[in-house]
Amino acid sequence: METTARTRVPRNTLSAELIVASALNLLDQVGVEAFSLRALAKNLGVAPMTLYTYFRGKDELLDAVRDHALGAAALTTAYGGWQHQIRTICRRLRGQILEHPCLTGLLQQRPLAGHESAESAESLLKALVEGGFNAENAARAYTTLLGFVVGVTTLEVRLLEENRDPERREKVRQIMTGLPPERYPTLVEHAGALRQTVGGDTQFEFGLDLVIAGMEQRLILAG
Amino acid sequence: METTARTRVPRNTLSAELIVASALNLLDQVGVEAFSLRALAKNLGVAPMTLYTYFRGKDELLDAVRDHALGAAALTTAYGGWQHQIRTICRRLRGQILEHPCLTGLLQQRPLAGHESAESAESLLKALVEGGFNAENAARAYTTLLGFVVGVTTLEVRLLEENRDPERREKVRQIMTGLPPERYPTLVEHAGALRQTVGGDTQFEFGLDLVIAGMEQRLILAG
DNA sequence: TCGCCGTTCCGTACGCCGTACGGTACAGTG
DNA sequence: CACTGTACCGTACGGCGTACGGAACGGCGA
Repeated sequence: METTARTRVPRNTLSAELIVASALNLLDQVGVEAFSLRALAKNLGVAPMTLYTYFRGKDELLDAVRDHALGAAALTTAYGGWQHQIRTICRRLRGQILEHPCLTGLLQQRPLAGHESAESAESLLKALVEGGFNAENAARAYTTLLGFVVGVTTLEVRLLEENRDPERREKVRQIMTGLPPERYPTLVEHAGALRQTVGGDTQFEFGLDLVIAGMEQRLILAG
Repeated sequence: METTARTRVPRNTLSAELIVASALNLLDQVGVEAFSLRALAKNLGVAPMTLYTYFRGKDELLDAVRDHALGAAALTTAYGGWQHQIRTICRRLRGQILEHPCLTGLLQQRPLAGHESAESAESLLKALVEGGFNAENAARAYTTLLGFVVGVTTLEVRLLEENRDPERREKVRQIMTGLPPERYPTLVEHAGALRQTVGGDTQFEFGLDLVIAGMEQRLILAG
């Protein structure tokens, strides 16, 4: 991994898939911000410009990584009532983001658009339509679900990162304890609960329950 | 704006507030990715290194911008029942993100932590506690709301950007029309509805209704 | 076997970036 | 008028994405 490639690398030891997989690894380790083609090339034991044989540039590579990382989220089909199907798909989506934290950054700048994400979208929409939503409301519910899952899971990932880094953790603690209680009484009182509850399966399921319960009620009121 | 500062700028024409305001402008125009201290300095008619008199570095400046942009979201207090208060606060938060699209990127890497965001957090938590949620559930509901608002509004901002850029717009259209209908029947059928409904007040209110309805039911079942 | 060619790999270079370091010039104080 | 602290900045370093042209290699027809 560290022996700088002094000699020319043999042909066809590389492939787009291999590059994408290695990029995903690096992205998860260092984050989207610090990721660079040069570092990726070094990891692969290859000159930076070689990557351009397989991708038009950094953007195209990142798109490919996003699709690749998201692809595994849509492996199996969901069964049961529409509520259960939705739960399953959303859980898988969250699981994939947690497994590949760089997805938070990738999805933020490049929302789902490739074939890989189509699988999840299809399943979600299908469950909603089968559940009884008309076209417009199914689309709106889909967007709501997607925004919720990505938004909440992003918060979760950030919190995990914070807790890993003692310095950043201390900084947040100082901000929290430095808040004037007379100005933010509720926030100060619940600061502990906030830090403890954010993240984790329970938090996610709580939100998912809320959204799905709201959907059920909406279905009763008007398809 | 374009005359390169050949002469030394007079003293004290600069201030942290002025820098932050100008940075927010530039960030909204070019996006978090393309933003650079050098470009900001040029806009201000100042040498790049001068910015370091007011901020320790780029990160600290971005934090300040995030707090500044978020600050205006918490100007007035919310009235009415807890549902109405929550609606008001979430709408203001979304409005602020729409007004300053760079917030999507800033919030993604630097979740709310400063005094400015404390105002919103305090109001939201207060409404939830007054509504009857216990400490744990109030915290969970707060995280759900925050994730939902940021997540959905981020999708909205991305769609607006896409629609502004004809090239990117065409690319998305091609992907959508290129999807095999036999594999993604529901998605293909509802593609139009998806593109039309994402974004806009109606979409946001739809999701907000869902979440709040879910909260009301949750309150009935167990505080 | 040899020569050719398309593909894959890469060395170099350019113009950006953030910022460490040290210097310069000015406001305010004595 | 000298002194000092601070606001401003010139220079430079290492790293980035990538345009461009060239080198090396596998495979194929002769």
